[in-house]
Amino acid sequence: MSYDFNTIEANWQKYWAEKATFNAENNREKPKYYVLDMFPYPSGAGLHVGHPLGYIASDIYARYKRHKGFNVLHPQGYDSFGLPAEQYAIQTGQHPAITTRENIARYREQLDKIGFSFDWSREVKTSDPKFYKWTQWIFIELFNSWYDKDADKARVITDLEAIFTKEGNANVNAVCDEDVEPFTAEGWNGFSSKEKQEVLLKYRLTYLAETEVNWCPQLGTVLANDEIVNGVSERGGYPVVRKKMTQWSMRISAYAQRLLDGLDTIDWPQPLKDSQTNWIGRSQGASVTFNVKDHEATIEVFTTRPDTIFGVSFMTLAPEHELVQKITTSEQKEEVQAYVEATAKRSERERMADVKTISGVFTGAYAEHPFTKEPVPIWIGDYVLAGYGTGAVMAVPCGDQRDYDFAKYFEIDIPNIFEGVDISEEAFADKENTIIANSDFLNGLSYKKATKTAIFELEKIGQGEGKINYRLRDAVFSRQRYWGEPFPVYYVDGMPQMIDVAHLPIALPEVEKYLPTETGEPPLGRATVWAWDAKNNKVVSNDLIDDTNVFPLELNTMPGWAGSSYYFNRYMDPHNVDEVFSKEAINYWKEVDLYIGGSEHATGHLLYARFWQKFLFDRGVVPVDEFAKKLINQGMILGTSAIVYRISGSNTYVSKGIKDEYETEELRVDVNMINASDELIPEELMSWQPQFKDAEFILEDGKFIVGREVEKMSKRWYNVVNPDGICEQYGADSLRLYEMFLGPLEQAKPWNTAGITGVHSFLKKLWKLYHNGDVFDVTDEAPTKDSLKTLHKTIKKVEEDIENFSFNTSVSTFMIAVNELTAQKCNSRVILEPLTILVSPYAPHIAEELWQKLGHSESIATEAFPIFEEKHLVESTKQYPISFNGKTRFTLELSLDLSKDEIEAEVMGHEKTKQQLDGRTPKKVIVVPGKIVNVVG
RNA sequence: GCUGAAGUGGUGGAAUUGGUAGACACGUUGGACUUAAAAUCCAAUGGCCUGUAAGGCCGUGCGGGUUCAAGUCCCGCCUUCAGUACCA
Repeated sequence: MSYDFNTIEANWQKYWAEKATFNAENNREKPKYYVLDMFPYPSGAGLHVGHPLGYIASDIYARYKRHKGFNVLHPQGYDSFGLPAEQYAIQTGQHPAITTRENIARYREQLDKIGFSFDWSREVKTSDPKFYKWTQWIFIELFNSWYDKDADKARVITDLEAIFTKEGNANVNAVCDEDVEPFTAEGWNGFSSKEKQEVLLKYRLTYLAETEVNWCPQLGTVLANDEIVNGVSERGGYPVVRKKMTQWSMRISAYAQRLLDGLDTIDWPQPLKDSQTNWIGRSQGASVTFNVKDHEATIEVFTTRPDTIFGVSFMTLAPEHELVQKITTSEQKEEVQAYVEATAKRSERERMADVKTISGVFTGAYAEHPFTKEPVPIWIGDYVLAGYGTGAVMAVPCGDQRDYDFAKYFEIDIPNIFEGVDISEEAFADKENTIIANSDFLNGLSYKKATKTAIFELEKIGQGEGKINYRLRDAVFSRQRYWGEPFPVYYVDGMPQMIDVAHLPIALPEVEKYLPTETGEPPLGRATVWAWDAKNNKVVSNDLIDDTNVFPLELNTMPGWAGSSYYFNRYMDPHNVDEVFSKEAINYWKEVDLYIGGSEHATGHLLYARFWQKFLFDRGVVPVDEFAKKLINQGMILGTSAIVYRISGSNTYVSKGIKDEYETEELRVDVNMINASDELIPEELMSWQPQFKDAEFILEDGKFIVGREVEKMSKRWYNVVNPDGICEQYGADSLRLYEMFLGPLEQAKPWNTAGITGVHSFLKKLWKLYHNGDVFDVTDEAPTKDSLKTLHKTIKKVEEDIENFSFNTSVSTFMIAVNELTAQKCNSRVILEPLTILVSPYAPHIAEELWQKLGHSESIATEAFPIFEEKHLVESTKQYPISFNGKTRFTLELSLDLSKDEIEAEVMGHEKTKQQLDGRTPKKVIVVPGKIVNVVG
């Protein structure tokens, strides 16, 4: 019987499932290790070969860690709320739950075929009410919390109420809305219940706020920035307007600094850390308050250069700034109005596109310089963004290129406040070489000293203070969608009320259509049974709303990132109905040790998850404040599209090598028809699609060759390759090895099915090594020295490679080992058993089969082996210093435990060494296993 | 513009982190076995020079430098990809 991978793989997959081989226990005997993949969104298209890449890598590591003696948690689940299922529902009327269930079944089937060691007993689905009960619970916890800046952590809201009752809010140092008014204890106690709720809402970690959104009236929905193209919706091309809506927001800004600091404590890729750092966007400087002349108003600005305060010659407000209408003089009214309207019409994308055009309008109003008391003209300009800082800047044209350009364009003064610097052509922005001049008390100071002094003086006159500004904004948490977690919220007199945990989950109601309502409410506005009976604590028909016992429920749903922000913790105790997870479970597993997933989640999921983890940590729910110790971003697998060349205006196709003799156009064809030498059999193409039925072909050397192009794997380019097909044809072990063999895990790399024959024949050779014809053939004889050398070389390299996540090179190492052992005709058990263990994380099915044939009754998959623990057979590698010619030395690194004499004999017996040493007195000879590298001397 | 990563044969990619560049695999060429194909096995395969071999020269994006020794380190460029963008 030759290597029958189909039967072997089916058998072992069945065995693993039946014996629940990979179910993790909360076992305290062994050290724990938690390996996690980013769970997939189950899309209708199923998996292509790019998807399992990270799962294969994490699976190899998980299996390796089991061999190392760890108790491994390696779960999988589904991020099953999301837009595609909802869109499909809108088109077909099919309930998203049905679509989702079907897609999950298909995903599971595909995943099972690859032989992952997932603990499926812990599967979670974010769209499962048993799961989202806890998403709702965390939302409530956030609602019931505020951020105490003094303690630098989140605290329960009842603490805050207690403080208010006792002393008002004068001493409260909290992260909150800008517009909280000061009040005393008497004031607080005098507030009505509703007034109290309104105040508290400004402090809660999740709060309701008016937020500007992109509203598309025709589609009746809110669009994300990237769903808008040229000011109209991407889908349908309808106009989009900025609209204020009341939405739930998450006060992630409270955690900006801790999210930044935490990055130093985790082993994540530098590029990913950098993009989170940029996203949080910390900048240090000062806020400065300018009084507006002739108005009871002030303009607050943020600047990173308070040292340049005497260089201010104008101010610029964002066109959306709230003061614009108030301070504009009547002469300028018309022009300002026109500019504001023009800006409002332009999409953000448009504004970004032409950053070079300078535009702006003078408001006619003046501010007063805090020190010189000189008038400073106030302009508006769209280079100032409403969403960053305060939406206003103090313009220092001599020190900032944008201010400089603006001033030049509108012929505003450009006072020079730098010593010995020419600013006739451009601004001078070099902080390091700055010496301030023409600046009163700042004259002669460097950037650092001037900054300090300026802040000190500003604080003295009460018109500014040192400040750290973050780009990170609070995250909008409401979506006008159906297929998401419902909020556990109902409204009494317009104020949000949380439903008690005991009555969760609040399940999604049924609706007859998944579109927004005609009046612009979210799809849940169509539900007829969607009101909260606060007396009997249950969801009841809307008809019963009486505003004394029965109230309307929230109509928005949560965004996609809600469920994915804590799911990794839920795996630790997924079936718990009383708690999100038990203390025992969370204290045992603590955090993810290795997390593998795509880098596209850098500023989304991975930031929000860190935020929630820190919040849960503050509230004592989890024991650590970073959820993933180590993270690896796997690179994307790209498709290699196949291109045929059609002679223009005909149905004749010409082979690639001779296409330049004709006028041709390119067509992409199914990549699965192409063989390893880029050859296409014309008959296959003719039967592929009707348009090729009568095609004619011009061949070169009797072959039809296609062009290749590397691009994203997509149905559109006919370059999608399915893992199931590969598993059937070559086996899951071949697929696993090949995905790893393609290249470094972190790198993007093209898929080309043709190359899989290399790893496939490795597996066949491995099989043959243990078999003589159909007979299993392994001896108990002692192995030769060469075979031992091969083994130890392999052990060393493979272990190093796994620890470094260089899975690609270890596959090569296996191939070399098998080739060498085959050449040595080695079928000694002493070598083959450890080799099987080494291979098993990569190709688990064949390893299990061989392990069983070697006479072991237990599965190889969960056993710990000392070869991964220590080099117990022979000390595998060692550096040996050798004296030579009395005084010179060289080091030798060999894979065998040789004596000094043996090494010298080996080295001196080496032809090449002899040659290299001939007639020379070497200082050093560098030798690595089996070969001489270099001689110096 | 800024930040980050990377440029090595026909292709994917190795290189013990300063030590024989091109491991391993694909592809290609030749051979063995076959009536034939598939499968399998063997050999060759960076470029150039020499009829062959022996041998030599050139070779890791480009130009310099450090070193006995540079794909690897330093300086200056070029190119590609990814993220981000009027961030005050």
